[in-house]
Amino acid sequence: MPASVPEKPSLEGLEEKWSARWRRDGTFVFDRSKARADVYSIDTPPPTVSGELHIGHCCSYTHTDITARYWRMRGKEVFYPMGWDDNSLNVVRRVSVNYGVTCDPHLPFDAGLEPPGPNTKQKVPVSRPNFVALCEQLTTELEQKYFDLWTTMGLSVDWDQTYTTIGGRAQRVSQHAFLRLLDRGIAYTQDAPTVWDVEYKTAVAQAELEDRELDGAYHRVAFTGAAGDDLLIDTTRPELIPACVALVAHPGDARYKSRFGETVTTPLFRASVPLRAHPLADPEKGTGLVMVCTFGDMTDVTWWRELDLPVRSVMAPDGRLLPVTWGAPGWESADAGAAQAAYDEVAGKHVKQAQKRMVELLRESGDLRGDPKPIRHPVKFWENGTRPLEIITNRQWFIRNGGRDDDLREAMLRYGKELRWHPDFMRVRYENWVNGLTGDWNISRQLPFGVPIPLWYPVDENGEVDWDSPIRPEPEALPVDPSTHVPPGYTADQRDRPGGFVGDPNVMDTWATSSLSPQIVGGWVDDPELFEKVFPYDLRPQAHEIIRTWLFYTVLRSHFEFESLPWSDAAISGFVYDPDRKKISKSAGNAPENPTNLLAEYGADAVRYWAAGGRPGQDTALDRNQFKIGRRLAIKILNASRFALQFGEPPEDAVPAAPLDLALLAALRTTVAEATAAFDDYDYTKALERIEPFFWSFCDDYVELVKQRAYSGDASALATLRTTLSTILRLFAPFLPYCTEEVWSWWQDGSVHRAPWPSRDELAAGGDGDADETLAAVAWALGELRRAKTEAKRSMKTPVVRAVVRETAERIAAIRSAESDLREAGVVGELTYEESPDPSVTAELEPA
RNA sequence: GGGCCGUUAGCUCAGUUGGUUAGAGCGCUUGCAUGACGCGCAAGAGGCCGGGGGUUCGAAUCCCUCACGGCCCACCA
Repeated sequence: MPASVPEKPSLEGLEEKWSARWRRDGTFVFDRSKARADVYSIDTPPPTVSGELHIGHCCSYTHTDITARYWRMRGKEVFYPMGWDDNSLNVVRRVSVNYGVTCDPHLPFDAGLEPPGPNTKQKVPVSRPNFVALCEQLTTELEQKYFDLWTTMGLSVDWDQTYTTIGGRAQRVSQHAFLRLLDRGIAYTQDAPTVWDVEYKTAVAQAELEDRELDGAYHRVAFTGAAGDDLLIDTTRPELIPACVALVAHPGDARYKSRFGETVTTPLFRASVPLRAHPLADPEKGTGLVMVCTFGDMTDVTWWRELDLPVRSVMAPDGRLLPVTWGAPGWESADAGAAQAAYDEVAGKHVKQAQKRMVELLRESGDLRGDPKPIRHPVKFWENGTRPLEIITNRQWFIRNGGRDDDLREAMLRYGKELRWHPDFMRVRYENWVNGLTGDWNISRQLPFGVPIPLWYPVDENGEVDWDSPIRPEPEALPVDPSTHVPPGYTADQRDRPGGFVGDPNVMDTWATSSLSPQIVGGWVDDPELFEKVFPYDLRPQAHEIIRTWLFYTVLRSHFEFESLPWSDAAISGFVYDPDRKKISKSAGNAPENPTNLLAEYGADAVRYWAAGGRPGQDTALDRNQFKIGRRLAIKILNASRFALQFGEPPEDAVPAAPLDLALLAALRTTVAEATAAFDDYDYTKALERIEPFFWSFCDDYVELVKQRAYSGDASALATLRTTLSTILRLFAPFLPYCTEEVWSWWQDGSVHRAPWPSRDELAAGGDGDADETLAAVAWALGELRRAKTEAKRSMKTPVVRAVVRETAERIAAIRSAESDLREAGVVGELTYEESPDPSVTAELEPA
């Protein structure tokens, strides 16, 4: 036995030992001298660095790592970076708490800033560049934690290739790309109705909306027709009656057909609004008559646009009702005094209070008919927000996305078809999304933190800002922060002055930067040579819930810049659910299921084994049983390898020759072929499902059958054991990197993870056919002998005095070819055969 | 409201283009100290393949329908 084979192999300590060695040896460092055709590149998702990584992360990142390791062994130079997403609200909160600061873009940069630290009662406002610097500082600290976990998990990431989403490089790429789109008119600014979060006081994009069920009520309210009659509507938003600009009914609705075009008067405010027809009005709902406000929901926006209605806005950015002067232009009323008196009751109030007061007023005036009917209905929220969204009108930046452009939409759908999805059905989600786009992508956010829109605007002598003539930064100045940097041709004291300039106050949607992840990590702006080696990428692994954001936007940006897909394949992971069938979330951070505990208890190979059971797109159960099985498998590999290696080197000229050995290699060839095909189809789970049974059958049947020959130094047996072991280790290496590397080191040079993936060709010694009957037939006969012993409750080494094998002629021939192996393994004395269509074995055991 | 995925032994999952008595591992039961492994080895029990229709000589596999679980999308007054 090689001296390096331990007496008692163990999994303990393998993670530390080998992850350190891989790092030291640069085993996974990307070699950029390789040609593009020899590169396999991955657009790794950057986990957000604000919280804890949970077992779900471990699962999906393992999937990617298994894939990366496979392609590396296939001879590809794998570009496998890691990112940190620090451009998020979660990070803002954490930075704020950790350093005791808030971000105030109006402040100048302070080079000597000393943040007060945690537990500060009064948070200190700091400039945006200072805040970003603190963010990078925190990220650096948290990165270590993430790095440790990923390293223990055995991710074969090249740690020289990392990126963040708020750091200097990301900002430079993000601003550079924005300016390019601005040049081409693909990015544009517009004053328009915007989905608005009143808590954060920022616009948000369609892709970041979600519905939440909320309590509400239908209020039946009377409007007054031209003839002084009642026109009843149902509304859940009575506080928006002052913002009402029309009533709408379905064009075919007999109740209102004759009255389209009529002027109607609103209750309390006595404003004149038209009664109009539009097919989106549903005759089945309420009274069939709807109040159109600017703006209560997205349908209002549609009606407002398509019916060419005026704007009468009452919503302030903070969710309170704006002050309004009734009787002024745009606020005409038949009784301005009464209107003002009513409105003053609600002005300045938050939506909820305003609604309450408005209902009281309507009740007093007699315009509310009956009691409000409570309902539960879906309401739109920003996914990061806690209060319902409003729609207000203001200036925003947009990027075209196909929502208002059929050609672009078609192009985006074509990319969806071209992309190889794993699993394929995830394509449907993408198509649903693209087909459902209702407008362009609003990329501007009115948040203090983020990548700034890199523009300034001139201010004329009257103090008016010319929003349509943005001042651009010099390309080499990027990244810039217009809140502290001064535009070309101006001086700092001209900021916010007549004749001077203003900085664009907005930052970009975080997706506007992360959608450039291939460009950021690949060196699009600052390392074109690298970019040429990795783009378009081979793989985008990601979660299904961000198909509409990250995936879609990345395809969009790639289309604009390169007119190509950013990657050929997308692997969409499912989520992990706990034993109660609930989705594992971050809050489970300290649960027993946290990754650190599980890794300590079962080892990385075991956790990876469990993860490997989750196919792309399929949800995975957190099942400790699978960890246990994975651990046993890893231990078994150590022990089986020890066995196979204990006989020393086979002779130089040894080749597999014995029928049983050839049969084993034939079965192995089949296994290799099937596993390879599965891997090529991104079905690592299926690959494992082929490899694992082969390995167990190798241990339980072949090894038992070959033992005697192995102990006596039979060259064919020894050669077969070594060849098979080498192959098995390489097949398992992507899944179980630690135990396979450990065994590899006992008898091979270099890393198993840089060894070539097994092929049929290298197993061609003694034939190149597929699995034949020999192994199965002999294993069956051995099993029958074992059964006889088990049923007699005797030990497996109990001698069989006489055995009769009844089988078909063909199978008897197969068994005979390995008869001596069978006799040794079964401890059989006299062995005879009978042809029979009804297979059986009779065994006469030595008396106890 | 539209769409997608799933429903196979107690548990976690396989079941290729429909083909003889439906598979694996774990768990369970019963045994076994055999010179790699007792974190081992051997054997055994255990399924009307979610329900109901249909196509077929034959269906877990194809079609229809329903139920349940989960997810995505939606203009939700």
